[in-house]
Amino acid sequence: MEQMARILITSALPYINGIKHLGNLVGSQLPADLYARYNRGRGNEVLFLCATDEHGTPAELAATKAGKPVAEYCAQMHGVQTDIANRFGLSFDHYGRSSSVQNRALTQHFAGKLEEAGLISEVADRQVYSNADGRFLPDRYVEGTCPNCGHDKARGDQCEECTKQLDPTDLIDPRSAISGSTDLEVRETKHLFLRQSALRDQLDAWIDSKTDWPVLTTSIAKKWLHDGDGLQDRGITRDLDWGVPVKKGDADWPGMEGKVFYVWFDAPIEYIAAAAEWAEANGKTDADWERWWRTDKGADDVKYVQFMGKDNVPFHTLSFPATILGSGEPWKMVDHLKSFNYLNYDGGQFSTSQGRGVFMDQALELLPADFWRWWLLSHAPESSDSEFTWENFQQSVNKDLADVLGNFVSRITKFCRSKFGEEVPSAGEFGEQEQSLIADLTTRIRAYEDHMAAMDVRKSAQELRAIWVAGNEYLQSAAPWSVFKTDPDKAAAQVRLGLNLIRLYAVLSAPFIPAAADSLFDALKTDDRSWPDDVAAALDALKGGHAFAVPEVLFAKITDEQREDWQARFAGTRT
RNA sequence: GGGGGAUUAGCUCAACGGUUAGAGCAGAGCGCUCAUAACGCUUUGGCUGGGGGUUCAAAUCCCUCAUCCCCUACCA
Repeated sequence: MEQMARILITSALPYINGIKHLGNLVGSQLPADLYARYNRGRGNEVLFLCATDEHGTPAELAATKAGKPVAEYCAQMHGVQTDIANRFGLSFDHYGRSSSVQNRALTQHFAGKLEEAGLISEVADRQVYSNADGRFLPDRYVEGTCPNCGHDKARGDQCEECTKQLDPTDLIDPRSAISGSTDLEVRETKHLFLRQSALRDQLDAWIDSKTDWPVLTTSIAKKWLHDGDGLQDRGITRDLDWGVPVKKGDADWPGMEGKVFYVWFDAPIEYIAAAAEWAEANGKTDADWERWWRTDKGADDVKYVQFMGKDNVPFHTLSFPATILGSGEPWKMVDHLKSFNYLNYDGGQFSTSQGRGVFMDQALELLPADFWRWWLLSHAPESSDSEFTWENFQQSVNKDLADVLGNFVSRITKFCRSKFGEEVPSAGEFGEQEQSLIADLTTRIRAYEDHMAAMDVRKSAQELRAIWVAGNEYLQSAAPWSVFKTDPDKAAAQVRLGLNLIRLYAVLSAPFIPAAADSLFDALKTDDRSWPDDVAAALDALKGGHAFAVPEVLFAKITDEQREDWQARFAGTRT
């Protein structure tokens, strides 16, 4: 027997502010879930973690808008996101929060270690302060007239009209984007910087060791490492209330009172903290989570895989590794980084800020999660941006799920019920045709495993579909409805194989469509979810005499009326 | 401005220097009647975005133009 692997999986952390759209989902959480479910199905030990990213200015502003204290707002939104994640079948072992006490402690711990290592510098900076808002304004929240093109809604970091990079002090007639107040002043403030420049060679060597990463990933990292003056130091603190207070471990940090760590410093640390939260929530010890994260405490044999959208790559290849390497402590670092391009919506982009596209909660109002899971994964934007259209969605889902898989289940179970009753028929033996099918399926299942192991999501979906098709091909050529008239025993064996195929399909398909797989196991009245290492044995799992029930329609087809209705309903922006 | 990615059949995508560029869907024809008008078989679709180059050989490598997307360090 091959040894059971241990696999740590994290999905990029969704920001707490609002409900995510399908483009966000397919870029991180959903493929991460596919991989987690697959590895559990193969009997590997999996720890699958995600969390909400809760700190930062947008959360504060959203809370203000909702008329709530920010902590309360975040707690509520975390509940909303957890509920939707559950309903989408996202099988996190723990869905944490970057505002947790564990993350607070770990973030402060890392900062302390980095300081001890001489990797933190203190830099005096000048920043815009809004008297009316009573706060410092991030560059993006200062608006004014662009000195370059005269556009009157230029932001402090960049003018969207002429794309010129700006400093907030460049703006003519600057005002707060939050309140509109022009009562602004430039104040001196001190911030901590992570001396990434001092870690450049270490990071460079680490990236070089990742020879199996996509060029897309390493080239981005290399560019940041080497372009211009090379990797730049980065501010890791902010003048805000909402965040992890700046401390060196447990100790105060003189001069940094009232400041918090910048979200991009504390958010990735939550990957680790989520494991600590998981341990606490499940009555486990520190050792139980440290064996996933500390290479000196048992994490040496862990394979760590991160899933994220392409916009997140620089932070996962450089910023977070800099934090870990700089600490000098033996933390587990990422082994494989799977990044995705963007899913577009009907000729444009999905947009959270504009409410364009379909959001997770809305999707579930229309159809069960498996419909979305299948379409999104089988069309995952792996090599380039991909496109969601309602026509494509309707066609793909109807054909693949309703016709190819759903109808297969229906035809075999109903035929069996009418000729042999609702139990697996015992008579007859498998012949040449059945052996040929087993050989074909064995080849295909091994290919499916290879694609899944490589995280080739689309190819996995294609292979799975081909496995479903093989069942229909077999039935068509075996034709038990004809054979039954002259040789009922042979027809019985064919039907027995067909029923066993349904169980096989449930096992193989569960990572993609877990709810439908559960329905199939229920209908077959079996709990045998063992992986088909031996296909012939797997197709002999349900013996003659085993009772089953003809299941309800597994996937109802999307009608043209529904599609047109949804197309119209989601043509504009979210209300 | 700089860097990265993409452009292949009507649609969604594969082929990553080597037969005649492949699948699925859509379209056409035939078969089957167990089944969610489902399934199976056959089949029509391509100057691989435009132009130039390297090579015995280019969708693939190089240059250039066009269009779209991402990053560019205070959005997260």
